[in-house]
Amino acid sequence: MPELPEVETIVNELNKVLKNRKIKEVFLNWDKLLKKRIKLEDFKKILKNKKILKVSRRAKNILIELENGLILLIHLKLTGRILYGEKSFIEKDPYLRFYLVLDNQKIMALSDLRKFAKILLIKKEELEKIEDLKDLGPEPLAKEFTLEKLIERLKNKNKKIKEVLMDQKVIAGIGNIYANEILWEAEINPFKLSKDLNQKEFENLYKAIRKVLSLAIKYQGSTISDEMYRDIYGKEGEYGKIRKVYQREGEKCFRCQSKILRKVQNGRSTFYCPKCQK
DNA sequence: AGGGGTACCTGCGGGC
DNA sequence: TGCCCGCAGGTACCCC
Repeated sequence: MPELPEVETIVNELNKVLKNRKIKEVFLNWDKLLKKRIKLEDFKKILKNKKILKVSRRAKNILIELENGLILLIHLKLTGRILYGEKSFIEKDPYLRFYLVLDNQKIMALSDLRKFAKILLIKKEELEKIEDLKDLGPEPLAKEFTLEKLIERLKNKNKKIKEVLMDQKVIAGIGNIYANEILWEAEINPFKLSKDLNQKEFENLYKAIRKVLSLAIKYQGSTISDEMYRDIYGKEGEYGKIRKVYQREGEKCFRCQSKILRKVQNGRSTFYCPKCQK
């Protein structure tokens, strides 16, 4: 479901409400959520009475840091949602899979229609060593992520640029919506090989990555249909309303009025303007 | 090593 | 109405 801007929004909101709260109770009704081989009873026992220190993000992963050097990692995959609020309200969610009862009686829950989401309990010191995080590329909004770093990572890739943008090992956090939006913004054809981009295109791509992702965070993510992303209070993201290509097949390009096309690429829908993304 | 296909799940909307 | 198909924000794992 969520890409970098959606996870960032969730993490910002969680930080305001979870910091310094204590976990009083744990509920889990979908065994496969827990990826690591840990007994459910042990998992619950470990979390109980632990204080939450802070919440952060790495790529599309939510990292909930607890006392005693523990981190609860949550990946929402396609349809995962984090909810926060009154138990009586949250219990009505038909896709509730996991929740924490906090010491203010509020609930932080994971709802997930398609059951792809996963939860991992790890030690802080092994954070950068675990499979899920060790191969991730740089954060595209970090200060250290310069144009030169982008070029360095893309100039030798003999793969189509859209696939490269979505590869978490190359750059972390970009998924199908924002890969499409970024390439429209940069006026680059999604099927062009990464290594064939010229200097000007790399510059445009770099600017587009920064612009699209930070604007999407400002608009608190994208909600395009009912099943899609919500923030922890159930509110929709506004970026979907100002998106340029994603799921706009057959509609007019906002730059040149040509019809937006859709093609399947790597099993995913690619939307682009055939005229200004040559 | 890296690419392609498929698996993991559920629900919705369109075509017949 | 009802069934079958394609499609959905993501990743992991298999095979070659």
